Order: sequence, then structure tokens, then C-alpha cells
Amino acid sequence: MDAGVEARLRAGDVTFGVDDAALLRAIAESGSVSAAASELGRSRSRALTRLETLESAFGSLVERRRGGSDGGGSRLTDTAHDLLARFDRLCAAVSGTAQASETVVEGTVTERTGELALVETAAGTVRALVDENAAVDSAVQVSIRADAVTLHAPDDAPAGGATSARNRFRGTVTGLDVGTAVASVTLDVGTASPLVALVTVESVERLALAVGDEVVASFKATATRATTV
Amino acid sequence: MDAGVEARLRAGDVTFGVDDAALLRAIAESGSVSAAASELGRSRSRALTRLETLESAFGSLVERRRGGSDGGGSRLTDTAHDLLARFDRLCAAVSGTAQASETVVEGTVTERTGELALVETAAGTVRALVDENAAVDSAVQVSIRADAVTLHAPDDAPAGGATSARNRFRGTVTGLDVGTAVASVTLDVGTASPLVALVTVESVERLALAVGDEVVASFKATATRATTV
DNA sequence: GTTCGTTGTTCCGACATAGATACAACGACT
DNA sequence: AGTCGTTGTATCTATGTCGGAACAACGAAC
Repeated sequence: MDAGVEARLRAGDVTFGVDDAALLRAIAESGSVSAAASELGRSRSRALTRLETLESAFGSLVERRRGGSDGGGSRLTDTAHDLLARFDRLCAAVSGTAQASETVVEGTVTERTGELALVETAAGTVRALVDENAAVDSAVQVSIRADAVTLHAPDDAPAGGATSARNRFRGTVTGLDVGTAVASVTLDVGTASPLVALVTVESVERLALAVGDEVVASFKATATRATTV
Repeated sequence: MDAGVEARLRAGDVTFGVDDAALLRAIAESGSVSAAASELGRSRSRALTRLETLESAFGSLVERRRGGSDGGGSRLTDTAHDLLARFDRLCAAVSGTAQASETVVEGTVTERTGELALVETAAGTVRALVDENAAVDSAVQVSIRADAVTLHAPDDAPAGGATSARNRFRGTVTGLDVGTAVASVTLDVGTASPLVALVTVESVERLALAVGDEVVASFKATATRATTV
């Protein structure tokens, strides 16, 4: 999980976070609540109380048994495994959200149809999903995830315009950060902040991208979010 | 913010969450820490202590003044406004993450290049971003956001294959949930869980989608995440 | 029967969080 | 000078969180 962001699953007043996940994982690994607590440098007392709280909200998580060849023990339920998988996916998503450069563009809502709105920005008109607060003339911030942006050569760009399901900005490559398999491309599209696209190295090579080139960036309306400021 | 998910910004040991955002907003609106605390049904004492903690981690957030025509008052700094905007965007992203149906497909890593890997799934081979834990033969869960999926008529589908920057699954429409401007399309692509795509109503109409139709779903490699299980 | 190592349960103390209270200080206004 | 309504500061109490300690209970192994 990214150091600057923290996510938790919530059920009623109870939340499930990193420490809880660590506890469940330590139990799965050691087969004992006592050993898990000890490994995590926490009290068994607290671990038991915490499990009680979590189980009241999320269902049975740990099956505990006393006596037997190993003195007793504990193991995770399927519910616990599901919960951990859910938490992992949330973390990956939030981590992706935090890490994926996100371009924020100021704009004004000019039209609204259900959950979609047209937003006028310095780079042109954008279609985006909006929350219930956004009405015509609302000032909004449009967030465009770098991993949602597809790059095209100007000649190959998909048809655009206000009626298209796909937004498109024409821009100039101002930066290229090429890694092993993934590259970050920075574009000047006329907005205060540059638009960043996270694409594969193959896309960069296929398009023969270099600083100074003209490209068209496209991104889905339903992957574009506008929040009121 | 979605009821099942909670997100916070973190700096060191200090986190900034919903309650903190509410406090800053109430201060901005009333122009006073006392009034804000009162409105939120909290103690002024606590509000002040909390502000102190937040400011130690995030920088100066509130400018306070005593005396004057209104007896004194407080206003937010630019830093506070930036922090709130950042928090709002995180919430919108997390909310989008939680709300956007996300299809999870089991798979096995067959090849890895830097941050990208090939994953064999029941629907075919997928390219996805992976975390550092994922090695060849690792079992992974591939998450595909509904808002990252583009639908195409079979004839118009982009070129596919293991070398393409774009993943593609061929499937059959099994469900259509059409709203005012946004639609959710469910596809049987051969995996245990159906693939869900969040698209505009216009896309549905342009493709003349109906249950039983064959379509091709495509989604970017860099927008596809695989987490180890 | 005894030992072992876990769980089940209860109780206690330390520290953190949160609210309540009170007085001093400030600057505009009367 | 007095009033107003905020802030600055300090102190106190109640509740929640967390860790620690202790004993009983369990079932396999010896």
C-alpha cells in the first residue's frame, strides 16, 4: 500500500485495515492467535478482542480449537480468505490510483444527462461521470487517470467530438519516461497541468514517440470523473 | 464516500479522513473553529487539538485571528484547500473503484517483463501490471475495472494477440442494464465470473447491443492489475 | 496421572482520545 | 471604559484502546 494513502473496508462502525489484514495473515501462517500476536509485537488479549469486533461486523473469520497434539490452534475461515482478497484488491486499486499519475483539469459543467456531463476545459470539451452535486455552471475538477489514456498518431485517431463516447485531446509530447515495460508520456494539451499517459513501451515504439511529436490522447467518458470543488 | 470503503491520506503517523475534511469545511463555511466544532457536535477543545496534530503533519491549514469586528475568526490556508481537493479526488477514485464493477479473473503468470506480465486465464492470455511478488507460475487475481473496458463489434475489434498493448476477450452479452446516460453490460467470456463493462448508452446504441450478441471487449494492459493470492 | 501448548475468560493499569470548563487576551464597536 | 465574540491556554474528567497477568479448560502424547 502506498505510503501516502490508506484504505479500509467498512461494515457498520467497524473498519478492516492493514493491521487487521496483518493479523489474519499471521494467524494463517502460524496457525495460532497467540503466536500471531507475539510475532506482530502485540498482545494476545488485544488480538482476541479485535477478532471479536471484526467477526461481529464481517462474520466468522477464525476457527479456534483447544487441546490436541499442538496444544490447540486457529485457522482462517473461507470468509476470512475472501475478506483478505477483497482488501488486497482494494489496496491494489487504491495503490494504482495513488501511483498512476492523475491529471486534474479545471472545468465548468455545460450540460448534464443523467450521470454524464459535458465539461468545458482549457483542452476542449470532455464527457465525464459526475456526482450528484454537479449542475450546469458548476466548477469541477476533471480527473483523468494516466492508465486510462490511449495514445494515437494524429492520422489514426478515433473520431471525436461532443457526441463521441470517447474523449480526445490533441497535444504535444513534452516528456517521455521509459521503463522496462511501461512508459509515462507527458503531453501539453493546453491545460495548466500536463496530461500524463501510462502506456506500454511497445505503444511508444509503435508510435515512434519523441519529444515534440503531435499525438491524440483518447480516454473513455465512463473512465473520466468530475468532482465539484 | 462509499459506505463499504474508507480512504485516508497519510503523512507519517497522521491520517486525514472524513471527519477531518468535515472540520475544515465547517471552518471554511462558518469562519470560526468554535462555531465549526459546535455545528459538528464536537468539542472546541478537541477541534483545536486535532488541528494541531494535522498541521504538524500536513502544514499550516488554518489561519486564526482574535479580536476585530466579529470578535475573531479563522480561515483556511491554500494548503488546506489543496489538501481537501486531494482528499476529494481520492474519495472519488475510491468511490469509483468500489462502485465500478470490477471483474476478478483467476490466472497464472506465464511470463514477466519489468512491471508487466502475461497471465493465462480462462478467457485467454492477458497482459497486466503486477506487483513485485508476482513471478512466473504465481497464481494471481486479475482485476479488470468495468470503466476500463471498451466494446467493439467483432468486425471492428482492434488487432489482438500476446504482442498487443491492448487485451481483448471475445464474449457474449448476457445482461444489459441501461440507465439514463450510462449502461452496464455483462459478458460471458468463459471465466467463472462474467466480465462487466461500464459504457455510455450511446455505445450500446451504436453497437445495437442485445442479449445474445457476440462482442469483443478490449482493455489496456496498463489499466489491468494482477495481485498475488 | 502428568506435561505440553494452545484456547477461553476475567481482571487490572497505562495511555490516548474526547469533551467540558474556565480564565486571559485580542481588537472593533459603542 | 465596557461589551462582544472570537482565539490562546491550561486543567480536569470520562471513555476507549491496548497491553499485561493469571487461572481454568482442553486433548494429544508420554
